[in-house]
Amino acid sequence: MSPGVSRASIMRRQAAPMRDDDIANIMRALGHPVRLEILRILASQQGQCCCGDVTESLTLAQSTVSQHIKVLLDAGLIERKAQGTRNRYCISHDKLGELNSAFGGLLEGLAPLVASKEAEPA
Amino acid sequence: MSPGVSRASIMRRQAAPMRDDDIANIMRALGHPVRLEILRILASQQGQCCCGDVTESLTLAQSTVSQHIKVLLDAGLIERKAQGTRNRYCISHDKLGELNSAFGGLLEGLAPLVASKEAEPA
DNA sequence: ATGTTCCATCGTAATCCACCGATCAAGCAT
DNA sequence: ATGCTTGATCGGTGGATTACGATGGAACAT
Repeated sequence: MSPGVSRASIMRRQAAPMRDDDIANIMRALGHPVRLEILRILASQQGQCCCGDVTESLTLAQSTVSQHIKVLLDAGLIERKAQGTRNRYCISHDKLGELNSAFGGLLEGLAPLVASKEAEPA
Repeated sequence: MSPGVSRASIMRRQAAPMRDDDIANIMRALGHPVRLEILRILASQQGQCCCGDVTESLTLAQSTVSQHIKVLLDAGLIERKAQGTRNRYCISHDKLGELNSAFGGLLEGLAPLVASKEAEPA
């Protein structure tokens, strides 16, 4: 009873299952529209993005943007690599994968039917 | 190049695509371990759960629990149905479905490869 | 050394959040 | 009506977040 590969199957693969605290932390990091926007900006400029670039597209002070970036950094959602005089940021695909798994697991725990909706196209 | 049915396919089905604000709101609601726990409690006692029950398993004051419940309620993640002298709470599977879609869409926007990892088992 | 650019960090104000005890309305008894 | 239970909401406190401008250190130039 599982035609496609569902959320469930993605789940068991990463090492640590992620505790509620970790999940909550990441969720909180995702819990601000500006940070979602920052993530999208980073995603669109794959690996080529520094704080200034982000700031330019955001009508917010540089310090504020830097702070938001720090939140994402602390949550592990993005990575920093210093390069010369500036810092480049990029999305952590590893973490995103982990998150994907954890989130799938969470949903599954809450509502199995929802998490594997593929099986039930109605 | 897409054997199973991926996150992507789940996505296009709900009506409203959910704005960043909405997503952020829900994420923030999920951004506290106690609220995750409450959701799990509700899930385990399908539809039979009132505030007092939740409070009993949580070493927190009733008012605090009620407040957490309100956050989940406002985010649309759970539903209240008054019943006599008490209120029953249950998980909103509809909202969870929406969330699943929105989250999948978000991840896909951030990292297509991650969102549809099924195709790439390595 | 002097200057420039980039940006993390500090200091600060306003707002929000998490928690609590206390209160109060609603339902159901008696 | 009187009382009991349930739970939403109020008021308050302490700590976190969000925003800003200002500071300062690092990397590169000159």
